[in-house]
Amino acid sequence: MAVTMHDVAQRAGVSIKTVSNVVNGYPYIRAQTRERVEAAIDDLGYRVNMSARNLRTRRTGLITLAVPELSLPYFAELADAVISAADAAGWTVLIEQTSASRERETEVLSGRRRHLTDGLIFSPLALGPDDLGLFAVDFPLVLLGERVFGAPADHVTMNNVAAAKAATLHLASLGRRRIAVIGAHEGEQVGSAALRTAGYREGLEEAGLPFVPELVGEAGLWHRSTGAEAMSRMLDDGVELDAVFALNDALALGALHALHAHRIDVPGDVALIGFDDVDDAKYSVPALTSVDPGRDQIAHTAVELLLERIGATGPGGANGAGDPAPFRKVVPDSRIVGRESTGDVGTGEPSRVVGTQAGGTELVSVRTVV
Amino acid sequence: MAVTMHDVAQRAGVSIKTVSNVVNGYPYIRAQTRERVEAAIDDLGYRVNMSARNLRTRRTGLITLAVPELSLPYFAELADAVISAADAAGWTVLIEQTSASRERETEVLSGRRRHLTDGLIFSPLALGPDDLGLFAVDFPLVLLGERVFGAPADHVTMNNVAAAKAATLHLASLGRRRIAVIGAHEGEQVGSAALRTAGYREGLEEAGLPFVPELVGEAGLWHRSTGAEAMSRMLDDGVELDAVFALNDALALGALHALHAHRIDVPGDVALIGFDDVDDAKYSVPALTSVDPGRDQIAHTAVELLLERIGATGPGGANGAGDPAPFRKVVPDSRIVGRESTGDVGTGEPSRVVGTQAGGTELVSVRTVV
DNA sequence: TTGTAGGCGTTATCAC
DNA sequence: GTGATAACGCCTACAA
Repeated sequence: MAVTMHDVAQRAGVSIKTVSNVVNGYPYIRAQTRERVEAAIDDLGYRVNMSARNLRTRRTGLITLAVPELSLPYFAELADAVISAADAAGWTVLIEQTSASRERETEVLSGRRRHLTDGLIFSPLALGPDDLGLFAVDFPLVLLGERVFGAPADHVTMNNVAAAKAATLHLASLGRRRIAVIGAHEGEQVGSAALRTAGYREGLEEAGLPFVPELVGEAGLWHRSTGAEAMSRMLDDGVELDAVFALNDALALGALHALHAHRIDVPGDVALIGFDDVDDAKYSVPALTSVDPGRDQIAHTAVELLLERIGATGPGGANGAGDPAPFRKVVPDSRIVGRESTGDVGTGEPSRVVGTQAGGTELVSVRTVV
Repeated sequence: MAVTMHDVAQRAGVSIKTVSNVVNGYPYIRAQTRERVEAAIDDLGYRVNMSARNLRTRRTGLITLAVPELSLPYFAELADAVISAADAAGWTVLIEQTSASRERETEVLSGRRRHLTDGLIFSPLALGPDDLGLFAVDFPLVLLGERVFGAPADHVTMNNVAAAKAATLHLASLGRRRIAVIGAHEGEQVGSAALRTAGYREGLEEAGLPFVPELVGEAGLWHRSTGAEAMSRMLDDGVELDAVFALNDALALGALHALHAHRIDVPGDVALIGFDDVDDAKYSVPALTSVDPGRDQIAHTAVELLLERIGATGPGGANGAGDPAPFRKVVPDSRIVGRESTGDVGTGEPSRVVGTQAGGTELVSVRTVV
């Protein structure tokens, strides 16, 4: 049925190996031969059979990205970025949704599909520090997020503490003294909420501001609605504040809504900053200042590390049987994207990026490789 | 290196074929034999080599879903649903992002990756009615969306006109007489905007309401910000209205924002309904009533049709060389999900579904198969 | 119920 | 530079 190399070889009057050479860009081929082969390929509409190639090369050219859910904007945008980065390197991404369930997250590491691809980029949400053993796998693995540290795998994470601190200092640098935080998880030690809250406290301290418990708004789920509720609660309680740091953008957008409902001007009366820099942040009114945790760089770095582990220059590349490199931990640059909600720009479009050396904000902009 | 069937066979003291039979669930195997084989599989940690199986069976067990961008919530949620539906049938999905560019959309139909999977679910946004020829491909293809009709492929679309009409009638059934529409594209003949606007006009007519040009708000891009702008414009112009039908949820959420800014109570003064029923609709304040175009069913049906075309009961299933079935067009049920923005529920959570026979709303709830 | 032979389409190894 | 030939690991006959 399908056209094979054999057919092409016959048509071009060469051997099958020559066709293979042409297809794979082997350089030492007479130009004339190549042309003939290429003509035959076009005529016959030949396409390499990936299954056969994969069987032979022991490589699929696919990598897996496992995330909780694509319905969550952060992960959808992360997936977008990972796919694009992989694409640029000639690789294809297969997405696995775990629903943040232990069972499915475990399955990702060992299940049926595991063997469909050459490596895994994994953002766990159910598995935690107690499951370190599960991550000791015998295939290329790059971990994402802040649930698990110290696993025997490469890890790309974000500098939650430093970035949160910078966000807080950014608000302080605008002259704000009563900076609320929304989305805290009281008593929690692990995960984004704990880390970002810690950064908030560090920021206060460095700015010489006191930590005020009533300025801390709890919100279990980080949704718009919970953000709005936490904000409303605080306002209804008569808490005085002139700035809000929301631990993610959904919370921030919800808080923005509540502020409006209370007739509070943003950024005039209250400055607002979020975290994640999701697409929506650009489109709110006023546009939302946010911390870009380096999503694109995270995606890019994760793909890069994984492909390095896979040891290939391309999907068909040779497996360099080199030394097993030590596991690396990479923390991409974060930056504050200044928009209207902190008065950083006058227009409706994002523009000024408050980065490492940007005026008024001292943002730790690390790229740590351990 | 890797464990093969051969190793397992040897260990279990059976032939390779027996191992194959066990692995593939062939029923006629002595229980004892099966146990021995299974034990050997566990001991050795054997996993089928997909590449080899694929080569042999001429099937990959993968399907492609091509969408413009995962960053767009509607497509992220669609992808979520498609992955889940395929997963339930034992298939795996590979996502391709086209950025809505002609080049990439064309490539999806014929490019390098085409041969990585057994079939394609494709939601084009750049290719249009003029490109019908491109869709005449020789592999299983299911089209999504409303850009292309009449292509030689199965097609799952939504009943834009009927659903938009139902949305309009829903507002009318609440006693609203001045129903605005937001997101119109003046002069456009193809695509969602045109179809939904047509449904709006049909709804008005059926409700005995006049079509009033000043109640039509244009919005090129369907974003929150453009929705807010269109709404504000209308309000600032002093247009009187008591209901708004936004052509998608982003527009609706933007409009909601503008209504709030103008101190207009929703749903008290103005009732609001969106389209798409994205996740965010649940979390706005007030929660947004929306038209669920049957996203889950679209995903489900698309997968179903595609697998049918592929002619398989499972990823390894046999290819029924039956008659080439005629191309089908399926229009899943749409339904209105009533929430607070139309006063349909009292709580913060979505609950009542105004469907086919629900009181007050006559919603065409077709499942057309052509 | 289980075993044997052969080939799926490709790439790698070697001659030529 | 190019051409035979042997794997890669599995599944489909068919045979026993």
